[in-house]
This record gives sequence, structure tokens and C-alpha cells, in this order.
Amino acid sequence: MVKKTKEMLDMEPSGPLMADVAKLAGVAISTVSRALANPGRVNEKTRAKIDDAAKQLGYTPNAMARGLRVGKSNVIMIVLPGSLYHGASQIVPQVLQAINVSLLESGYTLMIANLARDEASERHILNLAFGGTARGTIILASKLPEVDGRSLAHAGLPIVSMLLDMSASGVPSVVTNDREAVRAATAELIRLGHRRFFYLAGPEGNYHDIERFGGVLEAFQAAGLPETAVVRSGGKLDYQQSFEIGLRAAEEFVRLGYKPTAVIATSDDMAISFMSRIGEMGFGVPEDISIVSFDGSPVCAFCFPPLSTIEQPVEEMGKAAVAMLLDAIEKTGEPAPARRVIPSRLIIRKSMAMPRVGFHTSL
Amino acid sequence: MVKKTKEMLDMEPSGPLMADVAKLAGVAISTVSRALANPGRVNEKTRAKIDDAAKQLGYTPNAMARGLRVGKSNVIMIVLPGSLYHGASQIVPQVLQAINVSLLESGYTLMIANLARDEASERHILNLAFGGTARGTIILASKLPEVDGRSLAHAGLPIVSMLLDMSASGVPSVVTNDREAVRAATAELIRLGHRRFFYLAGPEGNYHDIERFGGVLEAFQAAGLPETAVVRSGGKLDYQQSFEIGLRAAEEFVRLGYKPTAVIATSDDMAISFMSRIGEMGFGVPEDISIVSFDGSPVCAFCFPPLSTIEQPVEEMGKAAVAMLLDAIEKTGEPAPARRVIPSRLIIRKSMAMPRVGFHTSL
DNA sequence: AAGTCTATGGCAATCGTTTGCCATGACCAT
DNA sequence: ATGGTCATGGCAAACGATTGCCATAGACTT
Repeated sequence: MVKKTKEMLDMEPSGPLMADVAKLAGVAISTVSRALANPGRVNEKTRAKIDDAAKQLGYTPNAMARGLRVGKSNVIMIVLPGSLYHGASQIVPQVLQAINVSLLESGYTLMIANLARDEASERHILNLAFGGTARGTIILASKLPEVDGRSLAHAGLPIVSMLLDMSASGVPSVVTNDREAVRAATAELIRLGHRRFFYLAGPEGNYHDIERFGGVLEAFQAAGLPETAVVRSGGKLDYQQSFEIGLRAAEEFVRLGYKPTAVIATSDDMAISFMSRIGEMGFGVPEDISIVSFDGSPVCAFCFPPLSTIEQPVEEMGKAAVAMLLDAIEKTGEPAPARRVIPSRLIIRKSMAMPRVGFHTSL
Repeated sequence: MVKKTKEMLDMEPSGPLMADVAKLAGVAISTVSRALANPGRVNEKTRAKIDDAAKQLGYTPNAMARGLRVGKSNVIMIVLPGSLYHGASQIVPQVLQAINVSLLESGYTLMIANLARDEASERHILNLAFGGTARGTIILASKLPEVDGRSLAHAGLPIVSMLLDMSASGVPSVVTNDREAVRAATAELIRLGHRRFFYLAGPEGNYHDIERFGGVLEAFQAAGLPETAVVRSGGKLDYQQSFEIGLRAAEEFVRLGYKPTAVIATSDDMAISFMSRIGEMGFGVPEDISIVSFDGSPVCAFCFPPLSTIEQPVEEMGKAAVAMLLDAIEKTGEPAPARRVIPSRLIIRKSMAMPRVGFHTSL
């Protein structure tokens, strides 16, 4: 039996330790620790000596050792609603981007907890939460993970919800004004003269669907239109299958006898595939049909024709979510679960126009 | 001076510990540890008792304590080339998705190290590497971060490069056949009758630009066309500004006297904005100009007209990269830096057609 | 010059796990 | 019945940092 343990370990040095820095600088380990972290506790000259030594050795503190000792990590975990790529919408990447920038500024690290929401992923998320890896959570457009009797709600972690309003369940939330934004877009279509609408829904009963459709109805009410002025399509598929939703909606559209003149799509992807398909079928946008959609994907500007869309303030929302989360992390006191609404903005492009008189009977 | 430390700490219990599980199960801590991790080292009955106790308490092992003790984490870090959202391309999200799925299956956790490549981000990446947070790295389409005299190359971490071939510098790489794919696409355009081309470049001197443009020239050579048969555009902006590249290229295109009949764009985003802009200017695709691009974004299918594109095998590439990385992590032996090429696939859609005779003189 | 105060540095315990080594008991063979 | 083997469980020392508490030295006051 060869005594190889010690030698083997020596082979992989895992870098210089704080003790090495201390030795080189000629001070105690604790002094190094304080010099590197605490302000003002260490003489300026000593600090300089230590900094030099650390730089010379290329010292990097071990994050796990520190985390273990202080009982907390500096990792913020993002829980995504599901798969990351579907269609052309960049909402999630944009949000991640904004969150990451804000977190970095505050010295935190972003960790993507999941890219799916199957059982294995949920378990994994909970392990990150309960295992002390994450210090806080931002959850995007979805309910809290829950499996094996454990729920993220009871992990003792600060949580902020984005895109989905969960403030009623006690989770601070950052959302946009889905309802008002859609109401405004609908009102604009009404103003242009449209009186008959086609609404492309996401999953039925979903928060966003309720809010957005509610916005349509509110606009109708304000204009004195009956609820029957809108035909709903979709409602079965998830937002992540938006291209398919748009295609099915197009099939449905051509079968309608008395055709709507305006389409309200609840995501850009739906609008894009819908517009493509009805284009192939000979309908023109905006001559025959006006379209407005939701998300504000950059690519909408380059569609044919350029697509009107409701731009979500993802960057501000991300910043706000991080601010709320850090606030909850740093203050121990339980603040009242807040709800922050950041308004969306309607971008009007060529896909919206006045309806052609008599169009809906022309086919 | 109130003695509050102990009480304060007790207030935030940070969940049950292994010791609690041991007590409840009536065994030693070490037995719990072995039961939960090692196979076969513990009696089946004991193990069952321990599992029960753990479940009953909702016990989750502390990842940092384990990581500290065993000297390694189970976090794989992804280094991105820069900002995550620009345009409609879903390459990066798709890759992340594929990587994440593969990693989860092997019990690893994915961590996005950065969403930008400024100095602060590079420093952060290196901290993650040298601070023991990451166990391995997958780097996407970019060079190794390097700052303050530290380089990712010397962090002692296994690294795999994706999309960019760095095998010559000793980094195992997973790439697609940029050159051959573009050669094939160009050859197809030549076969259709095109003899004069417009090439939309990414940043000049970039690996992808060299490879892709090389593919164009190879196709020319095979067909006996001179190198002057192609006009290069762009070369100044980054791939992340692809929409802008396409717009500028369109401006350039209209100013060309003797017009190309086919466009080879090195990203879908360029192609999309280019097509949109020249459409506004009265050029038709594919009647006046054929277009093919690179990336295989799903949205291309719904462009007007549907856009031919070279689809990168992102999913397979992601899987391959993870496989290579885990291999390097598990085997201690230094394997020869490998290079794995996974072929792309040309998707032909309506944006490619035979050139209209005499078009290039018609304006 | 002596006493007091403050700034700084050092010791050692601690975070929650893993794991080498040893002790114990069961089981088997002789 | 006795000795040997093996499976199992327990003790305690790590892993690398942080931090409460105390010691010390220098500055300041009178």
C-alpha cells in the first residue's frame, strides 16, 4: 500500500491560500482577511504590503470557504419558466442581461437555476435553494417550484417575481401593465376604425392572458363595442409554442366567414408566424388586416411589414427586481410584499392602418 | 452589552443539519454522510432509516460545506462572448439549453459567468475560476479571459471551446464546418446561375469570417469564378450589431453600379435587416436578389420571403462539448486537445432562386 | 513621566461536510 | 470453541476562510 495521499494532494495545489499571502507579507492570517474585506480595520501600510503579496501570488479567495463560514453565498438564482429558446422573442435574454448587469454592480453572481420545468429541474432548483447555494431568487413568469413536499416558498430565501404578479401570495413582484397596454393598443385600433377583432391567446387562464384579454374588453367597453366584437383563437398552447399558435390561428382565420379586420396577438412570435401564413394565403397587412402584438422584440422592426408591438420595459423591470431583491437580502426586517408596475410602450409601425371599407365581406 | 449572538443565530436556523438526521436516525454523522453519498458502504436497513429521517426533516446537504471539504464544486461555468440579446438569432440560448440539459443529467449545475466582456466581467470570470466556484468551463465563440496577469488558461480548470476552434492553442473545441457549409451554399447559388455576389461580413479577421469567406472563395475556385466575383460589405461591426450591419450593407448595395444577384450573409440577423431595407427600396427577393444566411434561426421560416439559412447543429454541439468537458474532469490524465466538427445543414427556402437575366444592369 | 485610550494584530473557534483510520460485532471456517 | 475475515459504525481531523476576544504598542492627557 503506497502512501500516496499526501503526494497526490500536493500535485494539485489549488492555488495560493490566505496563509501564503500572510506569510509573504509577514502578518497573521486574520490580518490578511481583514485587510481584504474590512475597511479601516487595518493600517494602510500593512494593507499595501498585503495587497502586494496577494497580487504577487495571484491569490483569489476561496468562495466556498467564505460562504461556509459566513453562512451565505453571493449567488442569486434565476428560475425560468421553461425552455429558453422558442421563436424570436428576446424577452428572457433581455431580462437576464439587465439582471446580470445590476447584480454584478453589487458584487453578486447570477446563476441560471433551470432551463426547463420538469420534475428533475424543480428538484434541482430546490436543492440550490435549501443547500445554501443561492442567497436569493428571481423567478420569471411562473409559479414557485414545489416537489417532494419542499417548496421554494419555505427555503428562507428572499424571492422576487418578475413578469407575473404574485404579490397577493406574499411574493414581491415586478410587472408591466399588461392590461392597460393592451387596452391602449386596442383603443388605437378602434380609433383607426376597426370594429371586429381577432385575439391570439396564450394558455387559457394564464395571468397574462387574463390581463391582456381584459385590456381588450376594457377598450371595447370604453368605445361601446360588445364583447362579441372579438373572436378568440388559441388558448391551448404555451407561449413557448407561439409560432405554432400563430399558424393555427391563421388556419382558423381563413375559415371565418365574417372576417375581423384587426389582430391582437399576445406575443410577437404568434404575430410573426400568423402574418407569414396569411401572407402566403393572399391577405395583405395592413391593407386587409392590421396587426399589433406584445413583447417588443427587436426583429419586429424588420418584419414585412414592420410590426407594431407593445414593448415591455425589460431593462427597467430587471433593475427594479434586483433592487427589490437586494433590499430584501440586506434588510432583515420583513417588508410588506411590494408590487412595482413599470409601464409598457406601444410602438406603432406599418402593420396598423385604417381598415379597408367592406373588407370583411370581400372574401 | 447584551449577549445576543447566540440567540440571533438561533433565530435563523438555516435548516436541519446532517447531525440532526443522524440523531433522528440514531446513528453517527459519518454514517449519514456515507449512506447519502457512497454506495454499498452502509447496511440497507440503516440506509432506509437514514433516508426516512432525512426526508422527514426535509434535509438538504449544504453544497458549500461539501464543496469545501472535497475541494471541488459541481458547477460548470459558461463564458459568453458578450451581450446575450441582439437581433433574432437564438444560437446562444439554444446552446445554453442543450448544455444545461446534458449537465443536469450528469448532476452538474450550469452557471452563466458573464453577459458582457468588459473588464469587470473578465475579472469576475477569473474570480469564479480561481476562487474554486467553477469546476470546469465552456467558453463560447471567444478568446480566453485575461486580466490582472491572471488568465483562464492557468486556472487549472478543464476548458472546452464551442463555435470557435481553439484546438491549436491546446483548448479542446467543438465547432461546425463553417467553411464547407458556406462553400456548399455558395455552390448552390452558382448552380442556380448566380455569378456576382455580395458578402456581408462580421468583424474582419474573426475566425468565423475567415472560415466563411474562405468557403465562398473555395466555391468560386471550384466553379472557375474569379475572386472579384464577390463584393465584401461590413467587417467593422461585431456580430452582436448584426441588424446594423444589414442596414449599412443595404445602403451600400443600392449604391453599387453593377449589382450582385446573390447575397451571402454571415448571420441571419444581417440577412433579415438587409432584406427588410432593400425591400423598402423596391428590390424583390428572390426575383431581383437571392439571399442565404448563417445560423438557422427559427424565425427565418416566417420571414418574407422565407429565408434560406445554414442551420448550426447547436444541440449536438452542446452535447458534445459537455461530453468532452466531463471527460476532462473525470479523467485526470491530460488527453490530447481534441477537435470535434459537427456539420451544419443548408435549409433551402424561397429566398434563393435563379437570377433574373440582365438584372444587374437593369437599374 | 505616568496613566489612559485607541488602533492594530494574533489566537483560536467555527461554519457543515467528508473521509482515513480504528473499533466492534457478526459470521465463517477449522 | 477459537481465531480470522469482513462488513459496518464512530471518532476526529481536515477543507479555507471569518471574527470575537484579547494583547500589545503607540499616542495622548495631565
